[in-house]
Formats: sequence, structure tokens, C-alpha cells
Amino acid sequence: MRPETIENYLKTIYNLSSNNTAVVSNQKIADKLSLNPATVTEGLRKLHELKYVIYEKSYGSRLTTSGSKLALDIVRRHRIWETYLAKELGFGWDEVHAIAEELEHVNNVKLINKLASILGNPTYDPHGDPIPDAKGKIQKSNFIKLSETKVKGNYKVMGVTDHSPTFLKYLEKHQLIIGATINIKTIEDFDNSIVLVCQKKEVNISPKAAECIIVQPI
Amino acid sequence: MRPETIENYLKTIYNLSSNNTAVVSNQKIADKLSLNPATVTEGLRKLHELKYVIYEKSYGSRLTTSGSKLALDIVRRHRIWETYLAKELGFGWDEVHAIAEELEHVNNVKLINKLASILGNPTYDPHGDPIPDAKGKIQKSNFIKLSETKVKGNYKVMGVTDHSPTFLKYLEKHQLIIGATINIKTIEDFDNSIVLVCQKKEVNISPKAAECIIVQPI
DNA sequence: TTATTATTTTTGGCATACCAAAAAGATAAT
DNA sequence: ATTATCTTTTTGGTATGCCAAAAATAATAA
Repeated sequence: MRPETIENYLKTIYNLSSNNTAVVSNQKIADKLSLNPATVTEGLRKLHELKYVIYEKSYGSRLTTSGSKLALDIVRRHRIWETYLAKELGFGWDEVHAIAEELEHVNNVKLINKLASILGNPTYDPHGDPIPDAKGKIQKSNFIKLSETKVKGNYKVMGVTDHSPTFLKYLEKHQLIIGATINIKTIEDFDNSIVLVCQKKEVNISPKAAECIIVQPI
Repeated sequence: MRPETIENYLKTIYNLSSNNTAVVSNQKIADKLSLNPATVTEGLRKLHELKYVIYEKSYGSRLTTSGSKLALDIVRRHRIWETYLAKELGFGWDEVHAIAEELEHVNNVKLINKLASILGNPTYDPHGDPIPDAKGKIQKSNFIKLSETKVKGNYKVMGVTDHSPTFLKYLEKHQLIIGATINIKTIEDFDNSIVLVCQKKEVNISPKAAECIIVQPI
């Protein structure tokens, strides 16, 4: 298997099993990588042989220790590049994902560590995702999705789980950026939409959008 | 053909026909890319179909206008990255080539122009090679190889044509870096070796090494 | 010019990464 | 429990990028 192919699978499995214990379905991998399910079945069989994943037929996959290690390394490269592009090269948070997607495959430890060092070894990227350190150690947060909030009141935006430019531009338009304070006014029982105030303006958040916003009560 | 494959061929053809009119042999391309000649024949046939090169069987290849454009773009990316790695990220001139070899395939105009702008739009890279500007315009120099010098006296080191760490480390050891002034003492008729003085120390340069050093009389 | 050597091309083959469609297996719904 | 649906796997097939060995074509030397 080509290194790039391996990296894309491992990164995807890692991202899809965030809590890192859950098994990931072929379908979800296929969706994320825009691949035919048949291709994914084949890919997982090979990754199992390579001992990067434990793949149980018709059930799901999870990373082995060595797969996890590699995945964390790719995630580190991706998130360091995203941060570098945003902080040092002036790219917007809606632009960095696509570029980092390519840069992440350049595997040079010295390079990534140098970038990290210039940035002051950051622990979070522009989307609020934690950045593994050089040893693969990663911050664990227990923030919740906006869609999971049960009580009204003040929250802080801590991250996003969708990195598409469309979504990020939409958030930016409403000042819903990382670190912003929001005040939840209503949680509609009917359709689960949320009305909140951000920078003194009222915004109505759809359930779909609320799924992709990570917050912390304050 | 995969973009990366195309880029590697075009860049190689460009580099091998420096004066840009000469046709390039399959063998030389195969050597540079570490490919079997059979593979190169096949590759050139496809590039001809794609109208990136004019490939005449059993004779040689040269770039078309569109091939030249693409080649210059890749060369620009490569050399901008080399310069950025050296100047901004502290890598040695013996390290930058290998890393740039991978980074060059990340095709993002805004990114490269941003790096170039940070560097002050440089026209030469750490090996003394000219960097095409955003429009593909490239400085033409009429420097000569150290091996082509006919008269003794003072010269300035303007570049190198071999980018291997081994060679570059060897040069550095003798202070034969870009911008250095050298004084040619002897040109041996017997074996074409050259004795010169650099930083007050005498160095004996083999014909092979002299082939890879670019100088200008002063 | 002819023989020798080097280069290029052809041929046949292999591995990777993909897909579409059919078959098998799980899950959910009645 | 049986159907209906959704997911996964199998099967058969394609395109790309590569190579080794043989055949054809240049280039060089005798």
C-alpha cells in the first residue's frame, strides 16, 4: 500500500472513533474518503495484514497500537500545518484544512517540530482540535456539542467538527468563532433548533449546525 | 497520468535541457527519476498525447509551451520552498532539496506567493538556481562551470548543479559556498583537476566536482 | 562498411487503487 | 418470525505506474 493511502485510512479511522475505543464502520470511512465501500473493505483487509488495524468482518475496525501511533503522527502534522498556515502565513480558518490535507503527507519530523516550535508548541489548532505532541500525547477534553446542551445560559465556543469552508464562513459571518461567548436563549423541543445570542445578535442554529459546534459551559 | 507523475517528468526534462532548446534523451530522464527506460518511453508517449512534450521516437523530447509553463511552475515551487526552508526555517543547503522534492507537489498558488513575498520575492535559491516569478519569468545567467574555466585568477562561486547532501557538505567543509571568492592557481592539463585558494586555504578540486560548481570571473 | 556497443522500444507481466453490480450478511420494522 | 432495508463483501473488471527481457534502432569503432 502506498504511504499516502495508509495515512488517509488511519487518519480517518482515528477521527471517526474520537473516543478511540469505538469501532468504525466501513460506510463512514467510505463517506469520508469518497470511496466505494468495496474499496474500503479491500483497504481494511490490507491494513489488518499490515497490523495497523484490527478489522473484524461485517463488524468494524479499530486501530492497533502501531496504527494509533501513525495516526497520531499524521494528525499532528495536519494540525500543526493548519496552525502554521493560519498564524504565520495569514490563511483563514476556512482555507487551512484543504492545504494541510496535502502538506500532512510530507513526512519530516524535523520540519514539523520546527514549525511547532516557531508556533510555541501549540496544543490546539484553528478549529479547536487538540494537537498531539512529538511523542503522540494528546490533550483530552470533555467539551460537548452545542446540540447536546440541556440548559440555557452562557457557553464558550471551543471548536468545530466540520471543516468545510461553507460551514466555517457561515460561522464567521455570525462571529461564532473559537473563544466566542454565546448565550443560549431557547432550545426548541419541536425541532431541536437553538436560538442564541452572540456579539449581541440573535442567531438561529439548525440542529445540523449545532452538531458541529463544540462548546463548554461557563 | 497522476499530477505528481506529470510534474516529475516535466521538471526533469526542464532541468536536463537547461538552455531549454536541447532535446533530452530517455536515458537521462530514466537516470534522474530512477526509472526503467521502458517506463520512460511509455511516460513520454503519454505526455506527448497530453501535449506537454514533443516526443520524437528514438530521438528525444522537449517541452511544448504548455509543458514549459507547468515545468516553470513546479521549478518555482521547488525553489521557493528550498529558500523558505533555508532562510526561514533554518535548514542547511544540503537538507532543503529532499524536503522541497515533496513540498513542491502541493499546488497552491496563494501559498507559494505568500512564501515568496515573505522572502522578499527572491530570484535565486540556496543553490544559486534562479527562481521563476509568478508569471514564469526566469533570470538567465551566463555563468560558467568551474571545469570550463580557461584562465587562472579570481572567480566568485555562483551556484552548484549537484544537490546531493554529500557533495554540498564537502563544499561547505572547504568554505566553497555561494558568494565565496576563489582564486584559481593551477589548471592541470594532465587530469583537468584544479587547484584553487578559498578562504586562504588551498583546495584541490577533481574534474567531477568542478563540473558541478558554477562560477563567474571577477 | 561491418561489427560492436549503447539506447530505445516492444512485449508480456505485476501490484496498487479504484469501481459497479451481484451476493451475502446484519438490522430494523411489522 | 418474516419481510424489507441497509451494510458489507465478493466478483469481475479498469487504469496507472512500474519492471525484465527481447527485439529493433541508433551510434561508434574498427
